[in-house]
Formats: sequence, structure tokens, C-alpha cells
Amino acid sequence: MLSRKTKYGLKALSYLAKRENNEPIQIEVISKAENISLKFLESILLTLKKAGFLGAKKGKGGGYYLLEKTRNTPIAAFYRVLEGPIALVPCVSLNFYETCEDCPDEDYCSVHNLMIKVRDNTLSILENTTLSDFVTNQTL
Amino acid sequence: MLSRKTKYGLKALSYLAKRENNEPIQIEVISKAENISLKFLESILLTLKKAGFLGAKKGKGGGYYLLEKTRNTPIAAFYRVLEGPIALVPCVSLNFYETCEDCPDEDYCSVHNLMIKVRDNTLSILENTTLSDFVTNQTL
DNA sequence: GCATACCCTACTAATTAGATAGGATAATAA
DNA sequence: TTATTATCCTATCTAATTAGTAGGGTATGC
Repeated sequence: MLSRKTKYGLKALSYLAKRENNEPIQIEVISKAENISLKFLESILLTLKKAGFLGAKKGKGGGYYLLEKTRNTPIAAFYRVLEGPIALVPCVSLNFYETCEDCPDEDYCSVHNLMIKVRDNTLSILENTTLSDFVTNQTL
Repeated sequence: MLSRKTKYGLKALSYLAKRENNEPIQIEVISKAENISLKFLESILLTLKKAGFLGAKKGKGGGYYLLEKTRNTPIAAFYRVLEGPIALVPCVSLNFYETCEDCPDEDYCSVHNLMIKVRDNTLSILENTTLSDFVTNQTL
């Protein structure tokens, strides 16, 4: 299951992407619009900013805004920053690979082989859906 | 990510399904073969037995064994018993549905709509792969 | 120079994961 | 009928994670 962090992060990104202009918008506005705890959202948006997806402006009239490239960024990128691995087991993760201590040979592990298929299917959606697609409910 | 409970449960089922005969086999044997903590595996197998997937026999020569139908049971059924929902958010779960408190209208939630697609893709794999397919690495 | 709004670190409460302990129960064999 | 074997069952424990909170620090703009 998705953590609330990821869910809230995606909702906030979607909120920003739905706006017509790209003027900075305050955390508090998003927080109220999407029913997300203010301080929790603050930390999530900071994470997304550090990851290079959002810009921020301090002081009056400040807030967060989408960077140009972010609309064309696949959901998979946000997912990895917010949630971590997309794979269901570390031994099939492309970006967070870890060996299983209990498993002598991945190639002969039924779980491993099935989870590769699940991962590929999930990836095909998350890599081929950009933030723009996401807010217009399009998926390749 | 899968919990160890689910991963170990699937490995144990796969171990049982790979055996030629269907004589009861002791927890300890599976535990050693698959490098799973004995007591932890004990509780997992008990869960699978209570769910109707395994039979058990006590005393000398006892142990766990597959019930007939279990070989043709889809992985999704084991997954739901061991892990819970297959969906990534409760509001798109078929078997463990819950509304999101923060979301006024599911139909207009970007997260909701994308996660339906992810769920459907994952389900198509887990529902169409039986335990038999699983151990022979087949997937529809 | 003051108000605004993000930046940053640390902390806490609640829950869950991953076991572990230890005895009860049932089946088999001597 | 008693000892042995192996599952059954409940309770407990520890560590990690999640979700959220507190409280300043820092930069911006009027």
C-alpha cells in the first residue's frame, strides 16, 4: 500500500498541475484544498523541492510552484522519491536492488520471477504516465 | 513491498507444490530448506491452513501438505490472506475497500484513477497465475 | 524592520513487522 | 498406557516505520 506521504505528495503535485498559471502557491492553501495536515505537507513539499520537481519562493507572495520539466516527468519518478522502490521485493528492484539473504539463486526463485512480471506491468504504467497525463486521467 | 510473511508463505507453498508426492512434511524441513525462522513459518503455515489451502497431520509422520484444489488456486488468493489488499490505496481495493477521509470525490481523484489501472494490471497477473503456474514460472 | 512563508532538525505517539516463548492438543508407536 | 512427535494456540517482545508535531532559522518583500 502507498504511504500517506506518497499519496499526499501526488495529490499536491496534481493540485499544482491543475492550476492555470504557475504563480507560487502557499502550502497552507494546498493543505486546506486537499485536506492534508499542514506540517506534514510542508515536509513532503520540501522533499519534492529537494528532488528537483518544485521551485519555492519565500516571503510575501511566495510558495511552491512546478518547475517546467515537472509536467513531463513520469509518476514513477515521484513515486521513487516519496515511496521508494516500485518493486514488491528488493531483489527485483531496478533502483533499490538488494539481494535476499534467504535465497540462494534468484533465477530459480518463484517469487522473484513472478514479481519481475508484476514490476514490469506496474512500471509500464508509472513510467508512461506523466504528471500532465495524470491530471487529465490519461494513461498509455 | 511484500512483507516477509507473504514472501515466506509463497516460498513455502512453492516448496510444497514442487514435491512429487503429497505426503505431510514437517515445518522444520521447509524452514531449513527455505531459510525461514521456524516459529515464524509455523504461524504462517497455520494461517494458510486456517484459510483452507493446506492440510495438517499431527504426530509422527505428520506435517503440512497441499489440499487438492490449492494447486489451481491463483496467487492472488494467497496474497490476500497473507498480505491483505492487492491495491495500492484502500479506495480502489476490491476486497478491502475503504473510503479516503481526505477525498471528496473518488471519480475526480487523480491518484484514485491511476491506482485503478495499476491494480487491474497487477490483478491480471496474480489472478491468472495459479500455484502450479507459479512453480513452473508460467504466467498468462 | 517587520511580516510573511519556506527551511530545517528533532522529537513523539501509534502502529506494524518480525519474530520468540511456552505450553496445549492430537496422533502414533513402544 | 505412556512416551514421543509434531501441530496448535496465545501471549509477549523488540525494532522499525509511519504519521504527525514543535519550534525555531532563514530569506524575501513591502
